[in-house]
Amino acid sequence: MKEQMTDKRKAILAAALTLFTERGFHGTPTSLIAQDAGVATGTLFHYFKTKEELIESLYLDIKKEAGTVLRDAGKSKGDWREKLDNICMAYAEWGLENARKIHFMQQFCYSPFISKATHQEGVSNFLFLIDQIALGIKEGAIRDYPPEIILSIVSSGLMTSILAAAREKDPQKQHKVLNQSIDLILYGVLQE
Amino acid sequence: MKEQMTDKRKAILAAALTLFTERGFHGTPTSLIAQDAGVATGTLFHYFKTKEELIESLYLDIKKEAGTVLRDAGKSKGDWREKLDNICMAYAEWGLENARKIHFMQQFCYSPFISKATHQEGVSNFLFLIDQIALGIKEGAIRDYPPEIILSIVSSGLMTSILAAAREKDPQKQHKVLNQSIDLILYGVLQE
Amino acid sequence: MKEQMTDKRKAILAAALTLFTERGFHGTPTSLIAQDAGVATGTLFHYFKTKEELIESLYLDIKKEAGTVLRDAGKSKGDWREKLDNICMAYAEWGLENARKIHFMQQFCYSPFISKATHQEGVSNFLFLIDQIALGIKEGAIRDYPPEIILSIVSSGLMTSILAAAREKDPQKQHKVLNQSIDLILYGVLQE
Amino acid sequence: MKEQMTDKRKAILAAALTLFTERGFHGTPTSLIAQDAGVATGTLFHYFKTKEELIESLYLDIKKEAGTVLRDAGKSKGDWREKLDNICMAYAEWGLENARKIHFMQQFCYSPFISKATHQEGVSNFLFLIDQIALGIKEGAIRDYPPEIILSIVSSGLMTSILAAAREKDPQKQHKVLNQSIDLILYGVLQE
DNA sequence: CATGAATGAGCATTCATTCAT
DNA sequence: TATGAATGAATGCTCATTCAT
Repeated sequence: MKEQMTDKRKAILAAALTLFTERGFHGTPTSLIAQDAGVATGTLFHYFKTKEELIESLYLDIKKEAGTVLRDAGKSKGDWREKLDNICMAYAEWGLENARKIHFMQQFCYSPFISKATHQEGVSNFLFLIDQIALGIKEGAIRDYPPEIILSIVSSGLMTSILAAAREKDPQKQHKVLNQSIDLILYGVLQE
Repeated sequence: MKEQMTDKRKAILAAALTLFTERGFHGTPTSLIAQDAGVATGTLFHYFKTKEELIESLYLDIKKEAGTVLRDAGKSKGDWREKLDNICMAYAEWGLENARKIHFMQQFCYSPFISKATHQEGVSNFLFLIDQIALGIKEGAIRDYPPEIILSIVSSGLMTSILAAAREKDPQKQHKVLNQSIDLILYGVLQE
Repeated sequence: MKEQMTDKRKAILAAALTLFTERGFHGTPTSLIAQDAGVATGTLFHYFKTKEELIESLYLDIKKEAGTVLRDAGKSKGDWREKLDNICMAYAEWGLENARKIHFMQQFCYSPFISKATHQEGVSNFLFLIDQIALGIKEGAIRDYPPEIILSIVSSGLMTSILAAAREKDPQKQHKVLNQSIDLILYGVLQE
Repeated sequence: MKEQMTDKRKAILAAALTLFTERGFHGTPTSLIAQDAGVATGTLFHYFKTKEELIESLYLDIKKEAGTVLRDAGKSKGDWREKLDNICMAYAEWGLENARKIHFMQQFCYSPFISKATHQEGVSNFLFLIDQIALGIKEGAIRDYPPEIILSIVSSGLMTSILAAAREKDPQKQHKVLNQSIDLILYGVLQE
C-alpha cells in the first residue's frame, strides 16, 4: 500500500478531474490545477513527477474505482438476467453520481495522453467480466458471441446512456432513461 | 456554392484530421498542420480564422460525410432487418476505411473544443434516423422504446465496434468482428 | 510635378492619417489602410514602395500643407503684433479643422519612423519663419533671442493649444482657448 | 508598501524606457526588453501581465518622478519670478539628465498605448501646479489667464526646450539654451 | 494599373518544470 | 514536505510584401 493518499494528493486529483474534462489535457495548466487544489505549483510536482504521470494516475484511479463497483455488484444472487441487470444498474448509479469520471474515461480512453501500458492496466480491472460472460454463455443465458465483443458493446452502450441520463435534470427521468437503455442493451445480449 | 474546397483547404483539413487524432487538439501546433499540408502557416489562417474554427469545420465535414453515407444506405429495399443491417454495414464499411474519422468523432464529440452549437449542427445530419426508427416502431419491427435512446445505443455500439475491428489486421477478421457486433446490436433493437 | 495625386493615392494617405494617429504606426496593418481606403492590398504597394515610405510621404505632405498655410498668412499687412497674431490664428484655424494632422505631427515628429533626413525636409517648410523672426528682432519688435529658440517655443505652444482647443466641443470655447493661448505666447515673444 | 520595486522589476522598466523611445511601442519586442534587462522573457510577464501594463507602469512612474521634482522645487523661497525660475530650472535640470524620460512622455502622452485613465492618473501629479498658478494670479504676479492654459503652454515650452538643449553636446551651451528658453516662457506668463 | 491569395519571419504570451528557501 | 519566483522553449496568430492573373 504505497499509496497513502494524502489530502493534498487527493485534492490535486479532484481538481485535475474537473479541469481535464472541462478544458482538455493541454488546455489545463498545472498551475491552475494547483490553484484549484489549494496547493503551490511546486507541490503538484512533488506528488506527480510530470503532468503525464498525473493524468495517468487519475485514469488508473478511476478505472480501479469503476472496477470495484462492478465487482461488488457482481456478487449479487439471482438468475442471469437479474445479475446482469444489477451490475448494469450499479454501474449506472455510480456513473450518474460520478458523471465527470465517466466523461473523463470517454474523453481520454482513446486519447494520446494515456499510454498503451496504462490503458492495458486500466482495462485489467474489467477483465473478470470476460470470464463471467463466458460462464453465462456456457450456461446458455447469454448469446454465444465472443465475450470481448459482448463486453465492449455493453460497456459502450452503458457509458453513452449514463452521459445521456446525466444530461436530464429530473432524477426520475434520469432513471427512466437508464432503465430503458439497460433493457435494450440486455435484449441484445441475453438469449431469450 | 460558397464551399469551393480549394486543394489547399482540403490538404489542411486532411492533415489536421490525422494530427488531431494522434496528438490531441492542443498537442498539435498549427505550424505542424501547415507543414504536413504543404502550405505556409499564414495560409492555414487564410482559410480558417482560428485553430478552433479549423477543428469545428473538420468536425462538421466529417459529420456531414457520415450522414450522407447513412442516408444513401437507408434507401435500400427489403424488410426492416435487412434495411437496418444494410445501414449498419454501410456505416461500418465506411468507418473501417475512415477509421481516423471515427476516432476523431469519438475523441472530440464530448470535448470542450467543439461548441454546443457546432455539436448540434453536426448531430442534425443524423436526425432523419430518428424518424426512420419511429417508423420502424410503428410498423412493429423495432422495439417500442424512445427513438433517441435507440439511436444513441446503436451508434455508440457501432462506433466502438468499428474501432475494435480496425485494430485487427486481417480484413476477414475485421468483417467477422463487425458482423458479430451488428448482430448483437440489432438483437437488442429488433422485435423478434 | 511628379506627384499627380491620383484619387486612390489620396484615399490611401487619408486612411493612413486617421489610422496612424489612432493606432500608431506598427499598430496599423497595411491591409487595414488599404481596406479603409477602398483599394486592394497590392495597390497600396503600387503607390508606396514600403510602409515607411507611406508614413514619410504623409509626414511631408502635412508639413508642406502647414508651411503653405503659414506662408500665406505671413503675407498680411500691419504691424508686427498684428502680423504674428494673424499667422498664429491662421495656423490655429487650420489646425482646428485638421486636428488629426496636428496630432500626427505631435506623435511622429520625434518618433523613430521618420528618418532624420525626412524630418529635416519637413522642417524646411518652416525655415522662412526664422528669417521673419530675425527681421522682427532687428526692427525691435521681437525680443532679442535666438530665432530658432523663439520658433520652437512658439510652435510647440501653438500645437499644444490647438490640441487643447480641439478637445472642446463648443466652437466658441475653442476660439476662446486659442485666443488666450496666442495672447500668452506672444506676450513672451514680443518686446513691449 | 505594495511597490517593493525588485531589482528585476527596475531593470525591466529601465530597459523598456530606452527601447520604447528608440523604437516605438510595437517596434520593441518584449523579448528584447527582457534580454536588455538581463531576465528571462517569462520574468517580464511575471511582473507585468501584458506589454500594455508595462508601458503604462512606466508612464506612471515617470510622471510621478517628474511631479516629485517639481514639488520639491516649488518649496523654494523668494518672489514669484525667482520661484517660477527655480521650478523651471529644476525641471529642466532633471529633464536634461533624464532626456529619455522627457522623450518618452512627449512621444507617448498622446499615443494610443496610454489609456485615458492612465493619462489622467499621470497628469494628477501636476495638478498642484494649477493651484500654485492660481495663487500667483491672485497675488498679481502672473497674468490673469486660465491656469490650465498657462500650465500647458509653459510645460510644452519647457519640454521642447529640454529636448532642444539635450541635442547640444556642450553643457555650457545646453544651459544657455535652457536659460534663454525659460526667460522667454516666463516673459509670456509673468505680469511685468 | 489593380487585385488578393500566398508566404513565412516575427512577436506576445503561456506553461511545465526547477530550485533556493 | 511545501513554497512560488524564475526560466525559456514552444505556439497561435499577424502582417509587410510579392506575384500571377
